[in-house]
Amino acid sequence: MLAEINLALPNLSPSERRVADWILAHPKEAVGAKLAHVASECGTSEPTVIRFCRRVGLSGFRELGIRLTEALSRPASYVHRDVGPDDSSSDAVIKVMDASIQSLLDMRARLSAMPVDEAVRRMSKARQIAFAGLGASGHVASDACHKFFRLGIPCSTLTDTPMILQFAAIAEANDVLVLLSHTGRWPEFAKAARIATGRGASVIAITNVASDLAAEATVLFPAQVIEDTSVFTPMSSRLAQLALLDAIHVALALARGAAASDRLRLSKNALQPGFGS
Amino acid sequence: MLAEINLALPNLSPSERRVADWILAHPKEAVGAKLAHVASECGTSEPTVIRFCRRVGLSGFRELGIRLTEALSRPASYVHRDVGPDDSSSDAVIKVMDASIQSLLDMRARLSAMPVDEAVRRMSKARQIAFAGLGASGHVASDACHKFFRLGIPCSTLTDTPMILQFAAIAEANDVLVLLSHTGRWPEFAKAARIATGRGASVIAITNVASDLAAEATVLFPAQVIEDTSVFTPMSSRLAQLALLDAIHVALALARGAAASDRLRLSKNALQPGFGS
DNA sequence: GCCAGCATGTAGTAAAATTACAGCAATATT
DNA sequence: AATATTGCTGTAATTTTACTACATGCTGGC
Repeated sequence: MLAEINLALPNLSPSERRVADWILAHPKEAVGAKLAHVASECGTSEPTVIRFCRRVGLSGFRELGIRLTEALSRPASYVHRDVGPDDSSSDAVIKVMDASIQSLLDMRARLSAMPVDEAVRRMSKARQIAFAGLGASGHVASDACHKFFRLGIPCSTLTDTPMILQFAAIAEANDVLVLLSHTGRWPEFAKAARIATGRGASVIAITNVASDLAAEATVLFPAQVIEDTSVFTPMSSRLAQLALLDAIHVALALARGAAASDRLRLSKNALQPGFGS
Repeated sequence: MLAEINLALPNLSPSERRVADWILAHPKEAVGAKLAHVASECGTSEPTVIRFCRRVGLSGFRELGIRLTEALSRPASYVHRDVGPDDSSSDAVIKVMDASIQSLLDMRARLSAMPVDEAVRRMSKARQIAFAGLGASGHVASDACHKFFRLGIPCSTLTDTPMILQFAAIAEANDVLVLLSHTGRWPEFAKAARIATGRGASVIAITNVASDLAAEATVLFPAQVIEDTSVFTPMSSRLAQLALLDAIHVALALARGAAASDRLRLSKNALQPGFGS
């Protein structure tokens, strides 16, 4: 639809063209807008807007809204397009969402290559699990902790380097340390991994394959390469990490069987109104 | 959308239900149909059709056509299949990932209906922004806070009800309170929203449309309906929320222009090795 | 300078969506 | 068992909205 408008652009009268331009610039706003609103927004009259609709092959203004939503909700692919300062806010929003979707699709494609079973095996026997990450990864860590503890395994979150190192220093054989780091570049992470594995604990790393941390880890989940340099680009790879941890969580719940799912149910019930009274 | 109708099916009155059935059976015909046509086709009256629309969370009959075209034009892949105890771990992992992807695809399709611009406008002028959420939503809140503060707007996270209420109580006209709650069922949230709006602050809610909280909010982002009851099913709707906040964040950065993107760049540089030395 | 042809807006109209209200049925209350 | 209450449903009025017919003004050709 938007392509058709572009196509018709040359043979439009000046005011019709203003309508076309506005619609192309604010497609989201145009959807569900009233005829009068579009007209005033384009600085023209209502009949002109209707004439525009007819000229691009539509039966009337009403159909415009429908065709437009179609065009907006079914874009060909979710390939990554960088967000730039010139993007209208609705364009930008869609691009960000597309990047996130693509990120998850990538993750799904690589899922079969991930050592989920190995991770689940170790976590299943764990005396305790600690999730460690700095900055944005810290949020992923605490989110994961919040999820996994409901399986009945003691969990904790470590969001600064001293804590991580201390945990590694006192780790025991059945402890699991999950290290989250996009780049794997913090030297303390590799150090913590070495200390922890040295004490017999399992270290699960979600990080860049090429890093020192990756080399030290017991179980390695290769993180997505962050290809973009734009400051606008969102943290879509973090979303993929969350989804991955979600998946591991469910796999772990299944592996631990009925006991774990009962605990999940109980913790879920605790949030229902009237519980405990 | 169709899923939402299905979900609402049980709590509909008889004639509303006839409308729902007919729409589910003839979705294509329903798109672009006149109110009178739908009414006669369902053997009921026009107001009943409108009441039906309202009940499934729409603003009116007009919006139904839009939402319906969205639902029809979006590719129906990655359909949700419940994870069961018999699933092998790799099956489960893929199912969870698919659910997450679907969740984001849904969000993308509904993005055009979201009041992103309105939210950005209010946030852009904000003296401060507070993100509030309990439990899992608390993580989303702190994650959002962590993202938004880099734009140069003072941000904070509120993760318990006393804090939320206190914030609302002292909120000022240009303050923005972002409330995250899947169900919108906590009465304190609606209360906080009422207090804050009463004091002239903006309340942006990401929650269930039918909730009290939704009614009190200044700007409402309808949350995805959580259709599944399985304890295994992951928190994919939370992922969608994160992605949504990401998108809003980028839109806000664009709206605030060069100053904001500079700040983003600076905060990013601060993480580079060698910075400050 | 006048006319032909087209672009654009004004004002009116038909139709469609929405609201207000009232009747009625089912359930709850005493 | 009678009454009150709640909520569903349709009728009719109201408002909004899309669309049409017509008038005005402008541009270029003669």
